[in-house]
Amino acid sequence: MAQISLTFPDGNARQYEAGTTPADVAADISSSLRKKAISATVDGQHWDLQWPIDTDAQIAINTMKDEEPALELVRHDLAHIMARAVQEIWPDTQVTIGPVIKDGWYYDFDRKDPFVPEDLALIEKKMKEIINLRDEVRTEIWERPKAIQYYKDRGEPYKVELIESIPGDEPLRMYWHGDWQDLCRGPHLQHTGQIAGDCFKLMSIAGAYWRGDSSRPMLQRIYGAAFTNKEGLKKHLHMLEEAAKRDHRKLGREMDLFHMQEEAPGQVFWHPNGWTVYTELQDYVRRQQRKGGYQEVNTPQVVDRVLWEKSGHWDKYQENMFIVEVDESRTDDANAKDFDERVNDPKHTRINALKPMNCPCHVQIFNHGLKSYRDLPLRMAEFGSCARYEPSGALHGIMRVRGFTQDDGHIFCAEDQIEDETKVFIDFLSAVYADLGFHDWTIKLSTRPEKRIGSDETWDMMEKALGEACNAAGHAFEILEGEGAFYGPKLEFTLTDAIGRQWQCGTLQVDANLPDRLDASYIGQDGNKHRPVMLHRATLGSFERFIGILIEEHAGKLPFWLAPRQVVVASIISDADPYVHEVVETLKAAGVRAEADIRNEKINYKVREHSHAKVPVILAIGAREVEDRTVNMRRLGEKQTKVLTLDEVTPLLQTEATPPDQR
RNA sequence: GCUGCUGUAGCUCAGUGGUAGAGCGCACCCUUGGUAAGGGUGAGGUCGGGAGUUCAAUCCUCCCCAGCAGCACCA
Repeated sequence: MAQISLTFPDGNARQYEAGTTPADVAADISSSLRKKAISATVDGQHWDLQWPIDTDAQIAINTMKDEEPALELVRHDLAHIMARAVQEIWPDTQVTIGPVIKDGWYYDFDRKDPFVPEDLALIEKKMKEIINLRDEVRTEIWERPKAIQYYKDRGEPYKVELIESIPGDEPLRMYWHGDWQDLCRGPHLQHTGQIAGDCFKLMSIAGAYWRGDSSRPMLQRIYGAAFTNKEGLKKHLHMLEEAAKRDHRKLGREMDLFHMQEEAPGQVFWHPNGWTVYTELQDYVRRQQRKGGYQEVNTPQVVDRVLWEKSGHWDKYQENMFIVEVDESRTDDANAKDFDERVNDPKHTRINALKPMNCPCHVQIFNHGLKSYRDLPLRMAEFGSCARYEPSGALHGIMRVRGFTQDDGHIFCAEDQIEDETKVFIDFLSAVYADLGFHDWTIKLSTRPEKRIGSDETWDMMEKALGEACNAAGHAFEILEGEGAFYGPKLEFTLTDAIGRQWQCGTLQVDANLPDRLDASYIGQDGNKHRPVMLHRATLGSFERFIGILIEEHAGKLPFWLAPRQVVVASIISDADPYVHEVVETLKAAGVRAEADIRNEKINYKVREHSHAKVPVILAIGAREVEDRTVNMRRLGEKQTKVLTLDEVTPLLQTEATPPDQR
């Protein structure tokens, strides 16, 4: 409750007593008059007003309400206001649905002409006008037939379909502000003026399928971001800028880590710097897997379709496979035939596929020679290069690619070993993530989907084993009902990065299907053949994706042991060159990736360039350092430097260059 | 794959119906400089690919390819 006064250009003022609410003010003067107010005083605080009403004053007025509108309501009503604005500007537009999402809202429209970026400013302006109308939000309760007829009369089939899909037969809530209405169950603000005029921003236009179904029409979606006040919005926009700076595609170029090009869409050309990170990471995982009792293997890239038919991939996954057709007879008539014909003609053509996953190949190794129960659990690992023909729209930098290498592994075990093996894996993954600097991660357990194979008893057993393993490892887990694969439940390990984004990396899937299809077996204690269960597991997921995550997590400033160029030794004068080389050689001998920069450039220039390239340590060498056999060390992101003797700096950097598991 | 947008020098980007420009980077020269840009000179482009319209296309139209945002997909 507050005391408000508004001042007008003619010098007149209106005073409102303590206890006035914004609704009172709104009721007292017309919106057109209110817009003319040039200043307002709220509880003794003076605000100059501009049209539309200045944010701070707007907020001050809004906060006089009995309670601050919840952010959820603000976003929700903004969706309606945007829909109204769009329809007022383009009356031939149909509104469909517009929910609140993280950071804001979106609304899907059906309209012939595409929205263009300039339209957003237009819509935003119209929205602010609507807000300033301070229209009361009303809800009317309509019987379904009335609502359906209403939308039919207006030629809005989307709303009709929406109503028809709402279960039950209760009456519907119709949302109104001014003459504009929408179908909505609420809840809502009291009036549109409760929203601060610049707490929101329209962000982008995109396509989206009606009801998320790719067989239905594509609508135009407009995204908005909204917060309770201007500050919140500003913070959000700043966060987006920061995220853009971390983009691994940008940093990958700047740090000369990799590139991609048209001729190999979705595949990575690793440059020396990037490959250094890659191999360093791979060496690390290899050491961990050896410690963890895995046997590393390697399997073929190009495998005859016969194996994929047996594994079931040919049927279920063919669209995502790179098919390699080899015409073994090389005759013209083979070339003349169409694909289906050639596939079925064993005389001429051999159809292979690049492996999209390693599991069938690992079963081949398991199957080679008789296995005993004594061999179980058998842990097999491969840095498996896979190729998947991902839809073009799914590709994203090195995060989602068509050619990648998994840190893949399969554990062949008996059913009663699932729980133990899962627990061991969770511990393994936990240690690896910790070494790589990720401490914030969660487990999700995906359970039986509707379409599945195997008995309910088996599913009960598998799901229980995974859950118990999480408990035993001391990790909470979230259950994703019905999200499991058709052949078994799975655990997903999702880590959160420095700016709060989540990445699913590790996985563990129980599979009783593939061993069956590929006839894997072992001889049990009883002398009979038994079917092993397979646990598919990956820790990083793929190197490509994980390196992308590492780059974004650290904004390019990789941990020292992973940094491709760890130390640059930079000369200040050319007389220092021999000593620069001596320092570089000393560090190299200690296992540090050091290089000399004796170019004829100023130290400022060198510092700037190597800082941009995210080199963690620069050692500057001038006359003093040569004289004293010291180095002047500057760490990335720090202004101050430190003088150390060569004898001091060498072991220091040697330690930092050592992978975390070897210190 | 779908909707929309984009594609000009290694990078970031201007620009025009009469076959192109900047900054950075690169090369060479001068400069030996103490912690995020010293100065000069120069090289470098089939204007994503193909077809069409036109006297003439990097620019207009169509098709393809790739990238970006989102959706769908991620047995």
